[in-house]
Amino acid sequence: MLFFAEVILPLSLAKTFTYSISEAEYHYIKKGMRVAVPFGKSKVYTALVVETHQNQPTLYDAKEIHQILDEFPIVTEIQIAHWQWIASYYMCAIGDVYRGAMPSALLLESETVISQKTDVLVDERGLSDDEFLVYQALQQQSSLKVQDVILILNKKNIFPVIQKLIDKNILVLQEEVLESYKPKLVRYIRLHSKYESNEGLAVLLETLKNASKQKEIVLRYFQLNASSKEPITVKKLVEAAGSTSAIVKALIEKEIFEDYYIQEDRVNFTGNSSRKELHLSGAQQNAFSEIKDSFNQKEVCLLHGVTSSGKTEIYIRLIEEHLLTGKQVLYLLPEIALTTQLVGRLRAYFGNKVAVFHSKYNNNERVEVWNQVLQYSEKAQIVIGARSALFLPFADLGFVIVDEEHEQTFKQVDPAPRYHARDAAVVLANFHKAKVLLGSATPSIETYFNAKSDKYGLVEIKERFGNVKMPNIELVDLKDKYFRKKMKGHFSDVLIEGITNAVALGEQVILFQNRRGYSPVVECMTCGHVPHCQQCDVSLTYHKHKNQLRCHYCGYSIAKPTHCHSCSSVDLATKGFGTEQIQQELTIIFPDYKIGRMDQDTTRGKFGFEKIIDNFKNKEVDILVGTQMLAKGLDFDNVSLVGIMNADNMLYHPDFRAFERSFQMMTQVSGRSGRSEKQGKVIIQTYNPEHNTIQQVTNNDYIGMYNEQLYDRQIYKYPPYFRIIKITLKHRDFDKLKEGALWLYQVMSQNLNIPVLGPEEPAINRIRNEYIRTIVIKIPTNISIGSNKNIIQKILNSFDSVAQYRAIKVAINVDFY
DNA sequence: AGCACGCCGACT
DNA sequence: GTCGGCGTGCTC
Repeated sequence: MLFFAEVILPLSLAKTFTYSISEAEYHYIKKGMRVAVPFGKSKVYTALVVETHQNQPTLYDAKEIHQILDEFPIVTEIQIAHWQWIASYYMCAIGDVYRGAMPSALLLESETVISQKTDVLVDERGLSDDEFLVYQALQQQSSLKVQDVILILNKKNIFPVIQKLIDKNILVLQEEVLESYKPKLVRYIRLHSKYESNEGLAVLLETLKNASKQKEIVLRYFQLNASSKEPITVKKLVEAAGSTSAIVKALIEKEIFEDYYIQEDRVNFTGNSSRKELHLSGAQQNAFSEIKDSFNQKEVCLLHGVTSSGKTEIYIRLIEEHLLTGKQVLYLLPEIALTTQLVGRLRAYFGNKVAVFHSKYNNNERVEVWNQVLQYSEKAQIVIGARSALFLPFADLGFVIVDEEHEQTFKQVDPAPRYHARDAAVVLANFHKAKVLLGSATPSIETYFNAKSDKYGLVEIKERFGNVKMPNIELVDLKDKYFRKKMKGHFSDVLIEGITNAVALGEQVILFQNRRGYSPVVECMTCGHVPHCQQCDVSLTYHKHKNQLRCHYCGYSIAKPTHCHSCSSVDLATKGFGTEQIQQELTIIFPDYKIGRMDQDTTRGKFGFEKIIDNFKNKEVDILVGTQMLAKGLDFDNVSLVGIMNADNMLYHPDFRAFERSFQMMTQVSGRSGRSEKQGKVIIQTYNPEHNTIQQVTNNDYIGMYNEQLYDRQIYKYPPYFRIIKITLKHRDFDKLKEGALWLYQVMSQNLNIPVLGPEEPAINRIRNEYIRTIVIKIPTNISIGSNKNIIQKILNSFDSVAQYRAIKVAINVDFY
């Protein structure tokens, strides 16, 4: 009898692969366990078993698995089903989903290690230059990795050299798989068992009468032991006795103490949950019961509450109720940066039941959360995380919250799987028969449409918490202000007056400019030349602080030129403006106040974001200038004025969501203003004060925005009436790409009975030396998406079998945002 | 994604 | 003539 396992490999391959296993292994292996398998010539990968069976493959000999890595499944059957849904819906390989979903510490692959053969006499004269270099390097260090050899020889193809050295009997190759998850072990100390009796202490003190330091530490140990029943760590004992670990070591050698290790969770919260009673306002209480009613009929409910309506308190109450059922709760947030604030608030209520999972966590921490969720541990009953938390092995999920549901960061763009965490969460919840709450002050058009068409429940809160009024929004017409010379730099007289009044009262100000850097471009005033990136089709952005020009697409940077590279003129000017320039202008207009800046450049590093937020909260900064990062659900209670420097550059993005996004962003930023009793103020500077979207923001007219956009979406064939699939093609050869894109477009439009657009050259048509073309397919929501995707997939397969096009890279983005 | 095989241009 | 470049195909 022969036995086989179907496995998924963590590679961009759509198929599963079949490996042979023994009968004993067949009875041991379960779906969701990992196995190490050889794949290709020499590599070993961590594969995931999705099936065991006895159907021998006819076309090839199945290889044997290397070893079984788990004692029990670490991936649940629901997860596998959910991943398969993601692969099929988002048109990517199941291997992509597997690789993206697992913490990398659980997905080890082998690495080729090169070392010298022992006991072999080497004739150095018989070696070529390259061979000698490798040989010499091995005299310094015992082993080399492939990457090391590439660096040593400074060339790509090193295998011939290595092969020759192997033939000359000098080298050996090994494939090493390193266990990368290391449990954190803490060293504890206890009295050796022979002193445990009552006479023990006396005997002990007698032995140590001439060793005062040692005696001191032993006495301290007894003290600690008496005062608390907890085990004593070596660290704690040394600190308490003011001693050193050398003395502890001496006592261990004398067999007076013995040490032992306990595995400890890295992710540990120590602190008390205050469990203070939560008092919901009338509006909150109503929303709370409406949501519960809605869950009786529908699986998904949208909570549409204006900014600072107190949605978080409602979430907390709902979580509280769901915890009583013993099920797990998943709380998805758009941005890691927001977790710190929220985790603090939730831990105040739920203490150690809150676990956090996001990409800034290191590998070991992620594995620990994974295991806690898998084992249904109390410590991970509530999981807060960014979109990847969706892939955790929930044993029994009862409730999912997607906060700031409209945020586009929920959609992963690159690499595959290009999934939308909100939509994938709804599907996941469905597998678990769990309820989903989507929350936002500015819901996405799609979600609101689903709510209005009765697919989702809809609960609204129209007033802010604690009767705070909605901010008063004032529009400033920039055209008029420039004409009347009422501008100082990028600041209108109205905005300067507003800031002056606010800071004079000790209140804080937020200024929003959706562009980082100092000013976007440096332009030659003589010939009009603008420096461009060498690898991408974009002009370079000027960053004054570092005095350099930088490409925001590939990171390429050069020092700021002193003269034009085209005509050598020294007359260079900067055009447009960014956060850095706003900050600088402010320091001149308001020299007596502290000005901070928050954008991608200032929030680097693990706690960069938190530092800026804390500084602002502690009122060490009076005026904070920032990009859209500011729009993301942060609570400040002393901000009385929000200024939007220029509303227009958001409005005119060539994108069907430009108006929706502008509305969301401006409404969200405005929402930061006025949190306590005083009504907040918002000043929006724009060239188009009469623009519909700007008017809708000013009047807080979400419904008006929704109806207008919905109308446009229907006419121009966009979501929620059509699903958009964007295909991106990339290649270094412009003509080859152009030809391939046209071929693909023609075959698509001939075989699909739905709108196919393109092939379009995007506004930025070259990134990192690759040219880009896009094709957009629109599938009406009322016809089958599955059959169309099948046809698309078939066309892509035939594209791949045309030799001259195969080298063109193809990326498919379903529900592209 | 690797990694080997095979075909073609730049050197000894 | 050979070395080393990259395009092509396959991996259970």
